[in-house]
Amino acid sequence: MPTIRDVAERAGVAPITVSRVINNSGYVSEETRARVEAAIAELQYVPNSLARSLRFKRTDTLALVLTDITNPFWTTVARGVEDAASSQGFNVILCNTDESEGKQEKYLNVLLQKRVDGFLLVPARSTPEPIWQIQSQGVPVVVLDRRIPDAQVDIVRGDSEGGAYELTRLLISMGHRRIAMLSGPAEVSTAADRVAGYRRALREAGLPKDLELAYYGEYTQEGGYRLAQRALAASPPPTALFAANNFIAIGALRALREAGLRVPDDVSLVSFDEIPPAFAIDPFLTVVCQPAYEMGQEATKLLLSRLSEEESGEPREIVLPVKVIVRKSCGPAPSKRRPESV
Amino acid sequence: MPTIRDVAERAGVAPITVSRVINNSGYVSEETRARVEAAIAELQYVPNSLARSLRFKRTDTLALVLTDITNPFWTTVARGVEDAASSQGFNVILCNTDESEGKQEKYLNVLLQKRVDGFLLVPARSTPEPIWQIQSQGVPVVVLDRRIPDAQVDIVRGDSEGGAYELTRLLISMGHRRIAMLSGPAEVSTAADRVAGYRRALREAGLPKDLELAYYGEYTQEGGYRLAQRALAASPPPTALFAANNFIAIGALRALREAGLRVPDDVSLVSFDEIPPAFAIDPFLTVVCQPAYEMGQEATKLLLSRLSEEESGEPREIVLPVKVIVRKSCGPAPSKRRPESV
DNA sequence: TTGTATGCGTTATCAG
DNA sequence: CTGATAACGCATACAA
Repeated sequence: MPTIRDVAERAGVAPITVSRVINNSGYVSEETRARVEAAIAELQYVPNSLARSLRFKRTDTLALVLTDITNPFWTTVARGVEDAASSQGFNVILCNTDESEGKQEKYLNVLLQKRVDGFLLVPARSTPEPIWQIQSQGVPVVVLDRRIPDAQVDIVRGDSEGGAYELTRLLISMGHRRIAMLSGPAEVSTAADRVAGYRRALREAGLPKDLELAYYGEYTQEGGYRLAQRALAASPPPTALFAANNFIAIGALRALREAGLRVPDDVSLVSFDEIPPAFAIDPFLTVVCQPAYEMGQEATKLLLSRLSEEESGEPREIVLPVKVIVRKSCGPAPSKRRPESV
Repeated sequence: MPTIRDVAERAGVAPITVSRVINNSGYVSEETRARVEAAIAELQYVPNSLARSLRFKRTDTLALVLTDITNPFWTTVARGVEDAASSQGFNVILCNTDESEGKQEKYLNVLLQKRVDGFLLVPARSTPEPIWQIQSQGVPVVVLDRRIPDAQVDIVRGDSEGGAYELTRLLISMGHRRIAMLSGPAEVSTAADRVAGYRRALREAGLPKDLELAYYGEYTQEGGYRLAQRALAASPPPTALFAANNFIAIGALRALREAGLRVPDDVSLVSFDEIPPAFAIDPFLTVVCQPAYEMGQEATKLLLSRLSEEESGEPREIVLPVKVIVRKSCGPAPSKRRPESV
């Protein structure tokens, strides 16, 4: 693999001149520039960004560490990050932790060694240590989606509490009283926040405390499947299910089908996050839609601003508004449903 | 950010000694080792892998460039790659081209500049140029999934032709004669191979040429949706649809639903590649299952062997066997279906 | 067992 | 406009 020196020799100039041609820095006569460019082409020279980064102390690379690349919500976020980053000349390294703390730790170490310029992190757990680890190296981090107690850090997230509140109100306004919340891991802030919004709506409506039916599980379709089974086993069963994310909803739908229950005729089903048509869900669900692409963009902009303007201002928390999208998956609560049931 | 020199000073030794401690190379007395390790901990020293790679001329990093990260087939392949690579101490950088030649070119350039040790590439197009570009830099490549004419390169792929042949035979044995093949882009080898296998089965069964119903489109659910619509518009319509990949199948299923056709009662539907339960497809499809995880593993092993043993043997082509999994999405061909139709 | 000199490929600085 | 020198952080070869 040829180096800048090989190119220089071939063009009969000094290495630094080649550097100037490549980076369009400093003065180079048209004539030498042409000679150098010819040499570059002939040798198929590819600059070594390792050496470059070593000098610059900059890699022009951001790390995006997230928890579940198979979830379209996150692929959409990733697209937002990718677009915002590359528009500013930054590359993105994508890492998938699968919600595993071990994998996350491994990736953070590797990425710190590779000297990425900044981190966009969806923390696998709500502990501040990983944040501290990054910050102790003087590398900026923006946390995505999840609040981390005790960490002084920028964060960009959706309005989980507000969205859950709105959606629960909608269900209540349709006459539902027994609404089961199928939530994620209790220690993840989005799960807690969504339950909180759900509870607020119930209380405001004056519903008794024993109608607060919150179940905690995993943010996966398998988790949703089991959560729905648990919720449906109650007596009397709920008339509506509120899935705390899209994968839980898909799992819940499967459980409903197996139980012979139709949506929305027998049970209403709503959820957080869109479910793209690729997932072939029928019926399409009423959801709280988070601006995933914008979340990626905003977080990246914030991170890049931290990078450029040495702006060491207070940590910011950006809460993006969410939007309820009503579709046919929820209907009025049947007043006397399946009276013989369970 | 502290360097190896800072650590050395703090421990009262030379930088090289710190290096020896970190890499467990050469002799270091227990005493100095302890002092150095203490210094490393106190300073929270993180080795700079850029400098390291610059010396070693090795990054211990592989690039995995694929076409559609949202497709579970590819995420499974990626998992196989990741596992095989990290078991040998290699990191993986994952890049998603979205089937776009432009993005692919951009990524290849960046990755070459970053001096990754090798490439695992799912080519966006069947042209040899990208392969040549990589090979001209002396960097090993293994192509995944797709044959590239005119390129001397290692390849690991599934038996598209054979799988399509088997599955088509199954349909024929169930009495189907009008079988529409909903394929991918004609210029992608997997699409062509699957059509070839399909044709071979038809001919062997002695079916006339006008029953070779091959449609070409995109490997996406949107593509599948349109392909199915085109196929169903024929008169008489097909009794079975063969989707050339899982996303095409999902799209086709949507088109079938909209047309009021049930699977398998009205039309049989089969496809290449598994569709994980997360996609909530009902009914589960009869498929040709490719060993995705193993494909990732095998390709990585091959690539690593090229890396270590300077093994410049002939390019190898590894064709992995596929397996037909029969489920309820295909049934006997109705002898006189919807006689009034269209 | 530990240290010195040197170079990996690139660019900033300063001189010509 | 162009070039010599030095330095980025680390590890190999060779001394001590």
